[in-house]
Parts: sequence; C-alpha cells; structure tokens
Amino acid sequence: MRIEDEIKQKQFEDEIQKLMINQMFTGKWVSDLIAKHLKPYGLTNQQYNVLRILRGQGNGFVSVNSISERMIDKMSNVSRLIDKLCLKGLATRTVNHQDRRQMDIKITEEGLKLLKELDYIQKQIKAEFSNISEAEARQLNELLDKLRG
Amino acid sequence: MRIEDEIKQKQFEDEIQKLMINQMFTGKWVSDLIAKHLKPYGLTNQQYNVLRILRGQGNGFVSVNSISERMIDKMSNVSRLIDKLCLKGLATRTVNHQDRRQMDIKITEEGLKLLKELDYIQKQIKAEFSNISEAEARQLNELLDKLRG
DNA sequence: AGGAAGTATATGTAGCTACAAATATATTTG
DNA sequence: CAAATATATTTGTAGCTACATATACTTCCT
Repeated sequence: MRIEDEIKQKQFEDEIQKLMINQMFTGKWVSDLIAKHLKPYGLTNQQYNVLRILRGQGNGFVSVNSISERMIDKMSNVSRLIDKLCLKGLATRTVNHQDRRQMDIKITEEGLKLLKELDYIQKQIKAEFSNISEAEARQLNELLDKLRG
Repeated sequence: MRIEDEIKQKQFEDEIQKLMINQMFTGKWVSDLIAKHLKPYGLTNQQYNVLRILRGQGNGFVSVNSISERMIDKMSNVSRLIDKLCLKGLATRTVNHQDRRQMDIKITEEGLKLLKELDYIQKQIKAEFSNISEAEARQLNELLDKLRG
C-alpha cells in the first residue's frame, strides 16, 4: 500500500519529505509486527532485543552499558528493563569483580529456552517481508545506511 | 554509519533480517531527529503531526477518527492528544451539528502561528537528509511501499 | 415507535519512556 | 594520598502509550 493511502495524504512536497514520513511509518510497521508476535509471551520488543543480545554473547557476561549500546532502541532505562528479565527468571545480574560499579548480566537456561521457542518469529517476519527480494533488501539496507550518513 | 556499527553487531543472518533491524533503527532515528527540534516548544511528534493534519484541512473541521486515520503513528488515544492541544490553545473542539457523536476539531490562529514558526524544522530535516539525492529518496520510497505490500 | 446493533469519542489503568538527579565505585591529579 | 573528576548503574517523576471498557448518540429493523 502506498504511503499516500496509508495516511490518506494526496501528495507530498517532494520525495525527501515523503521519505521522512514513510521511514517513520514503516519503522513503526515493523515494530508492531514483532510486538504482535511477542505479546502472547508477555515480552516487549525491548526485552526481546536484550535477550537476543545476551544470547549473542554466548557464555560471557555483558554490562548494562554495553547492552544499551547494542540495542536497536537505545533507551535510557535498561536498568529497569533488566530488572524485569531477572524477575521473570530469564536473566541474572551479579556485581563484576574487576569493577564493582559494573554489573554482569547473563541469560539463564530458561531465557535460552524461551528464545528458542521464539525463533519462529524471525521466520514469520521473513515471510511477511516476502514482497521484496534479497537483492532489494540489500539495496534498501545500503540506502538506509547512506541516509543516516 | 553502517547499521552493523550502530548496534555493534558484526553480521546478520541475511539481508532480510538486517533490513528488519535497519528499518526499525532508522525509523527511530528520524523520529528522534524531529523530537529534538520540537522539544524546546514543548510539543511531541504526535501533537505536531495532528497540528499539521489540522492545517492541511484548511478552514474545514476534522473528526477525531479522521485525524487518527491520517496519523503516521495511529495511536489509540487521539482524544487525550487533542485535549492537550485544546488546553494549549492550539486547537478547538466542538460538537458536530449533523452527528452529535462526532467532534469538530479545528486549528486556532495561535496553532497556525506556531506551525509557521516550526516550518523551519522541515527545512532542517531536509538538510539532515542531504546524504541522499532526490532520486535515491524516490527509490527508497518505492522500496518501502513495496516492503509493506 | 422501540429495542438491537453500530459508530464516535472518552476514560480507567497498568506499564513504559525520557529526562534529571542520586549513588557508588574507580581513576586522575596536584 | 586526598580531593577532584569520571564512569556505571539506579532511582524519582511526569507524561505517554496500549488496551479494555464505558458513554453517548445514531441507524437499522420489525
């Protein structure tokens, strides 16, 4: 569906202005797609993102700061986000021995199990992205990177 | 900056998975850009979006519903959003005579004045989008529309 | 006409976000 | 080495979002 129809706007000043809107709209469209799949599991997009970052670290620990650097949405309260994950038994938090200011965050077995269960989401989203080819996706990635400079 | 560097992830499974993340990241990047400019005026992106929709209607009235259909981020509580705009004296809300369920929303002179003052934001953003050409923006718009199907 | 169903908007509420400030520990510097 | 500065995380708070439900009016049907 053309962006003109999505927001019922007949025309735009120029392609740049249209892109500004299209980009925000499509970003939300993707987030909502993922949120919809996570909802039944009581996870938010951010919590899911953190879990995947933790899994990516293998057996190692990660600090709060380095989690926030790796997040898609670099929010300010990763602290409380991790609280939630610990409360749910999906992650653990211990003080780092070298630097007692830092926290060592790690995913639990239960967290890994949940993520495994959720891996179908990636497949699902790929299916919902079937309108474009791998080559077009590459082209989009290049243009988006270029846009941000 | 490449998305790999933005979120410190060395590689992705494939271009589609990368696009999923790149798209959410870039959407937030654009929103944040706008939010930054609006902040000094105490406006949120959504309030700004509604004001622009109201201005787009010229002298006519718009219903709450049709505002929400035109919003970039179709949130569920446009009602309270309009409360805020009315409280600030930027819009007015009156009961529609044909259908007393509907509200007639209209931008005030003050609202128009503020929007005029804010029009520099569009220019500013265009400047921040200077990394890509009009042709590339068109290409992006086409690909984004295609992505959403 | 009178009740059922539909539509437009508003409201209650829990949880989330952004921003600023606080706390605790580490490092640098005179 | 003590004070100043820097870094890592947490916490307080106001305002925002999503979802479910309520309210008020209109239309449809018999």
